[in-house]
Amino acid sequence: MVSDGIDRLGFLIHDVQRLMRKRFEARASGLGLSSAQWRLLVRVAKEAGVAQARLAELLEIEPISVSRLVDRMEEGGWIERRSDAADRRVRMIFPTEKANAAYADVKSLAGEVYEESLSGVSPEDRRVLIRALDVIVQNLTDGEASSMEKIKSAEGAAA
Amino acid sequence: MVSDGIDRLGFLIHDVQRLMRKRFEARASGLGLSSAQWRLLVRVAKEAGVAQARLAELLEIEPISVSRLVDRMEEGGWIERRSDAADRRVRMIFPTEKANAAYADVKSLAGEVYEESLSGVSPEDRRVLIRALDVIVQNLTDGEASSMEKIKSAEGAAA
DNA sequence: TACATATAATAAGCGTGCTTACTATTCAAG
DNA sequence: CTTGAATAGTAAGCACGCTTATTATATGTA
Repeated sequence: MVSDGIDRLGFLIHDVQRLMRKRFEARASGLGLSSAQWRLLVRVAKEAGVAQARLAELLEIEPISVSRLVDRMEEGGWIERRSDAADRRVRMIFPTEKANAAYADVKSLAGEVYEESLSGVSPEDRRVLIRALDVIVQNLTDGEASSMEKIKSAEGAAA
Repeated sequence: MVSDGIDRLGFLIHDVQRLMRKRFEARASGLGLSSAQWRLLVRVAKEAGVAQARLAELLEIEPISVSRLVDRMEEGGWIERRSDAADRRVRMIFPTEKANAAYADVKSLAGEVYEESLSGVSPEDRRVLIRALDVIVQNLTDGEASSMEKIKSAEGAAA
């Protein structure tokens, strides 16, 4: 119970997240896309015209975080804000041609990073890993997030 | 190969890290310790008088990040900077009494968060999870970090 | 119609990471 | 000893998350 490593779980997850983000951004630096921007772009590519509030739900971050992320991505020429004639509060987000062109490249790049990360991990262990991470997300989402209409995070997160 | 979930690895790790950090900080908010501060405190508690540069190595973050983290923790009364008579460039970091008093509490609190996270994950799967995460850290550390004198991240990271 | 409430987006300001550039100090040659 | 490289720490400024508060617009109800 002492040396099972569970007491390192937080440190491990933290390290893995940081290292994967760094490696992704090192690879994608030529494109000028950060990993946060890439996450957002995945959603926008699948659902052009989505409102910022909906993006915040999908990405499970706060609307204000979306707002500033979208600011920078608009500056970078990745996405475009358009007003919604039906609801003038809403800003609809569209990918630019530049974004559509980069999409496939960055997707395969992400795949490369995942493969490098998992080098030496058996297919069985990979399945266990993914399943365990899914369970953790479930455990930490239910009962703290307070919103019952929780987005199924597994839904369309492929990338 | 398409539905094994590997293509969600980055999103999953990112979500798990964010959710665990949020839950930890919700629990520890009464103490005024963030998760980054807690990570640093663990090291300082085990190695009182450690230099900031060494902390940066141990935490695998940049010295400037340590500098500002230590600024805030000194303000919060968690740690104390003292000059090293032998090398006047060095600032030695010591935990305060307040930090030592809080240590056990926060440690058990972290354990609670880990247990909540892993609810429903079998002991075998937990072992696989930890092992897989260790392998990923290894894979992403070697060959990109460029520094050969890499700190064994498993060494004393217990918490 | 008019008022109260809810929702979409943003502003301000903070924490934690980064890169780049700087000062102070130490150490290794010469 | 002096010079030059390396090391410890920090400053400035950016990205991306947050909380709290504000503005504009929709919507529900008296």
